[in-house]
Amino acid sequence: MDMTKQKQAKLSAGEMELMGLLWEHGPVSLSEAHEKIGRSIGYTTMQTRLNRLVEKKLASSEKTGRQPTRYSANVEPEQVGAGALDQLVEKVTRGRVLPLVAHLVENTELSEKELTELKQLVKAAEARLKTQGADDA
Amino acid sequence: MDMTKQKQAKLSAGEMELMGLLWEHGPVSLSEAHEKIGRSIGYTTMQTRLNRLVEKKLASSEKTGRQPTRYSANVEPEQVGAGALDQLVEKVTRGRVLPLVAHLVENTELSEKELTELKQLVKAAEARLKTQGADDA
DNA sequence: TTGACTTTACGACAAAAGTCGTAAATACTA
DNA sequence: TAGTATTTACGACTTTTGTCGTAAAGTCAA
Repeated sequence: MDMTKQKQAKLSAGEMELMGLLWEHGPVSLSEAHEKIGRSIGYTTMQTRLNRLVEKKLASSEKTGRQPTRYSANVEPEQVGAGALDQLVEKVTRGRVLPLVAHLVENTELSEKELTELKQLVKAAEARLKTQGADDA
Repeated sequence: MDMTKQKQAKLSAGEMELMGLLWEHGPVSLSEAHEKIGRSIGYTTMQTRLNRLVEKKLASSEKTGRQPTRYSANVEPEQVGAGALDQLVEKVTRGRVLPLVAHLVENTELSEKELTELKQLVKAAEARLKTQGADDA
């Protein structure tokens, strides 16, 4: 499963905090990032952390004309999410996925639309199970 | 949602690696842990890391008679999983749960039993949505 | 042009995490 | 009991992260 596994970037909690910011508010300048972070940290702290993200190729910086440098994410949320999730599945629930799905579904108020989508996913999974169980073993 | 949120322990990837080991193989001695870790790290490295886990109250050590000290997890996988998961939901998908659930469901071969269970969860969620949408707003 | 404000460059420091080496303390066996 | 093997105690070093301060460089309006 998941034949299309890319790089599977693996970030620390703090790195994820910044990536989250970059994902949400597109390319941002240092000062913008500093504002949007939502908690009190030094200006140069943000500077350092952002630059380290760039060093690691997790983000990229681009200088346009006389405007301040803008930073943007270099990896997709999906990649990071998938990586973190897979690690969780492996380490925390020893490969069992349902406990995590259950936690997610139980502790969230999914909309009608989302529930419909989820049912679709379940249906697809069932189909997969059938057609596959036949020629697999 | 999730009124019963406990301590919400927050571990690094490395700490999670060890906790995973402790969860899987009950209380283990240092040498056992060193064997089971599955990759090559120094014996005393394991020693240090295990002891640090104890310092942080994430694990506890117990000496019984003349047997070597045994280490065991002090927090449940659920607590850690929930914490990590919530962080993922917040930072990576900006609060949206479905993308993560979808990843989990799509990239895993859920058993028939698990699928049934999942459908049950969906049903419960739908019920919740209805009875709640009425007196909520 | 110059003074004020903004943006960058650098370097420092501390805490957390990962990795070990050495050697003292215990336990076990011949 | 001696010698050997296992288990513990400690301390050290490195890397990664988070946090800043200081000051140089760049931008702009008066």
